[in-house]
Amino acid sequence: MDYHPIDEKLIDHISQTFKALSDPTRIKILHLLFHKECSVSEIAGHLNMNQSTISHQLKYLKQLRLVKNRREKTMYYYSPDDYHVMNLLEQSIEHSKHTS
Amino acid sequence: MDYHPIDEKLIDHISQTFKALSDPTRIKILHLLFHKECSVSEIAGHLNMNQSTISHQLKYLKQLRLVKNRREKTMYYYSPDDYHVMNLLEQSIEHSKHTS
DNA sequence: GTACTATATGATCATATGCTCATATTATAA
DNA sequence: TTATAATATGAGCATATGATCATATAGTAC
Repeated sequence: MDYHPIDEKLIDHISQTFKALSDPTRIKILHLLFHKECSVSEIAGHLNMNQSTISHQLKYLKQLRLVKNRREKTMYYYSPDDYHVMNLLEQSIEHSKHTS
Repeated sequence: MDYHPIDEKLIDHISQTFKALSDPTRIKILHLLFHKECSVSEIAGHLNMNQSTISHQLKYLKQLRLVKNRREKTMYYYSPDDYHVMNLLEQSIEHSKHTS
C-alpha cells in the first residue's frame, strides 16, 4: 500500500460528500430521514426551523443524490437515497456517542 | 432503533469532523500523511502548494487533534493522530475508487 | 554573535455558505 | 374558477472559508 496521489475528480467527489455532512442542519435532516420518511413541513417542525431553510437544504441534498422524494397530494415526502453516505453518518454518530 | 434528536454538542463535534474532511487540500494532506510522515516543506512539495497554505491547514488539523508533529532540527514532521477519522477518510477513498 | 533554513503567523481579499424574507409555483378542494 | 395548502425559489445579508503575501519566530551552522 504505497502512497499514490488521488485523482483530482475523486478528491472533489469525496470532499463534496463530506461537505454535505459538515453542516449541523443537514446532519439533523439526514438523521431524521434515516429513521422516518418525512414531508418538508414535518422536518421543519421536528427541527424547529423555517420551511424555506429546510427546502433549500433538501434541494442541496437532492442534487447530490443523498435524498429522494415522492409526491403525495401537495406534499413531498423525502427519504435517504445513498446507503453508503447514510451509513457513514450513522456510524459516526454512534461512534461519537460512545466516545465523547 | 427509534428516532431521537441528537445532542447539539454531538452534532457540532460530528459536523466539525466532517468539515475537516470537506476540503480538497486537507484531504490530500491527510492522505499523504496516512502513508508517510512528512515535514511541512515535503508536503508542500508533494502537493505543489505554498508552504504557508500547508502550514495554516496543518494548524487547523492539529487543533482538531487529527495530526500531531515532532521536531527534528529545524523541521516539523507531521503524522496522523486520529485513527477513527483516518479510517473514515481512507475507506471513503477506497469506496469512491471502486464506485465512480 | 551572524547568516541561513524551516516553519508559523497575521492581515487581506475574493469567494462560499447558510439563513431569512418575500414571492412564485403547483396541486388540491370547494 | 377561486381559495387554500405545501413546497420551491430568488435576492439579499452576515459570516465563514481558503489562499496568498509579507513578515515573524525559532533553531542550526558557522
